[in-house]
Amino acid sequence: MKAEKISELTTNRLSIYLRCLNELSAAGKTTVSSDHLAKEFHLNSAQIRKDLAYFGEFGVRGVGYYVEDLRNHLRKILGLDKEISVCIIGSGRLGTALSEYKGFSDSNFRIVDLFDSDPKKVGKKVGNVFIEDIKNFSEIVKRDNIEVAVIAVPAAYAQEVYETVLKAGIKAVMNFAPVPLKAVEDVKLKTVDLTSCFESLSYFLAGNVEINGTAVKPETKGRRKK
Amino acid sequence: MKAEKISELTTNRLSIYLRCLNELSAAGKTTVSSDHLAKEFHLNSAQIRKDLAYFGEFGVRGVGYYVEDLRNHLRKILGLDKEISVCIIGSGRLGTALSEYKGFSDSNFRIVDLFDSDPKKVGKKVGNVFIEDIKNFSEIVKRDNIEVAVIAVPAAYAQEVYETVLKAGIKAVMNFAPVPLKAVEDVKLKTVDLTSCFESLSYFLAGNVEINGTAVKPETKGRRKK
DNA sequence: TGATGTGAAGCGGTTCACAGCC
DNA sequence: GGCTGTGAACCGCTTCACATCA
Repeated sequence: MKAEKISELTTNRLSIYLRCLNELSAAGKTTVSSDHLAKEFHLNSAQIRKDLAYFGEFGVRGVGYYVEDLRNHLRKILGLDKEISVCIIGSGRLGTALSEYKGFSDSNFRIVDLFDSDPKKVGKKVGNVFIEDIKNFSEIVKRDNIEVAVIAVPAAYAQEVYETVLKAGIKAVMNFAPVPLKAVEDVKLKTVDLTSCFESLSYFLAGNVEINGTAVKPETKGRRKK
Repeated sequence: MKAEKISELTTNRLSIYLRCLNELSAAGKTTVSSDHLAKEFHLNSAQIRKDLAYFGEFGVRGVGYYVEDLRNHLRKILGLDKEISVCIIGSGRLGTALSEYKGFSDSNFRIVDLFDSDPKKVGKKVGNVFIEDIKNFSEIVKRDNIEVAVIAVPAAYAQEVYETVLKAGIKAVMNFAPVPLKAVEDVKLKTVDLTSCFESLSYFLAGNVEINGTAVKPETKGRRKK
């Protein structure tokens, strides 16, 4: 184990490993090798070992990993051993869908507030959550101990909302608006850009492109799986 | 320009560049340099030039890029000059939210079908779209010329649904279920795993006070307690 | 002069392959 | 024998820096 900087790709995968372990645990498995994990869940065994080794020596040579033990380690590493309060900004389709997203119900994430700037929406209830006025963002963040903000507003307002979020002292932001926000030191920003995801699929389907009369067929790189 | 393999990272960025150009166009700009683009939208100018150069010599030295010209090229490269029919499988929160997602309304993507396996949901209408029975998937895909399938079902059903999608001959799939699906040659699969996105944020929040290289140094190399 | 297009360097993530340990 | 943990090789993306050209 070494004290290096851990890449986001690694932390994303830790989350995936944890879910796989949860399944194995539910199935009554007590140990698992990196190879079995990889085979069963379409992962890469060397990568699993390397990812885990950043954090400690969790395995036993000749045996593999103890499922329960590794689950506990991963939960702790990912900070999933305590509740995290989340707010969603933007009560449109996406915002409301997220606020009731089933994936959260048995997780440690709690959607505690929904914000909007539209006076017609403020005060209404979505699921168990009242829609608050974005004007009161900072106070409510403090009141409810919110640690994560989700930006689900139209692209044109995203940067402005992001700055409101930063001012309130929030350190982890998830952005669903299709805009590259200005990154800030010390604040974790993840953008999920659905538009570019779909347009990237479209590129793949288009395949052939003709440019200036010349037919060009750049192939998309295939993903290598082991 | 060369006919190389284009990475998905590049195609994602092309989509972003296009949106930036749309804004510039709306603002009445006729030319733009890679440097201006980069500054204004928090991008990297060398990367912009390199990404574009994969597909042709669109710029003019000493001047930059003609906004309208480049927009047209990008639209064509991304295959956004024609309609693409999309179906969504799973009419839960996420599926219905996506089916009415505003981002699609002025794009070339058309959500033409929504599928579910629940007989209580089949036949109901969401927005303008009827919920169809997943049993009829293959026929409806053919009938409606569907090119893209979106998987928005619970994790446990995702692999099974994915196989149904493959059997129907679909070549581009967007997966929102938090499971690594078995990749298949010739089919473009993109997984957006919201759970691991959030858990990765959680890691960051936890990491500030835990083993993470920069912060608190863990014990020196050696055994770990169990 | 000013900005592109691009070889080359740099960097970081992935995969290999094997020593080390159970 | 089996499997982990890890240095090293590999690979690919990003960034640099500059020749090139309008």
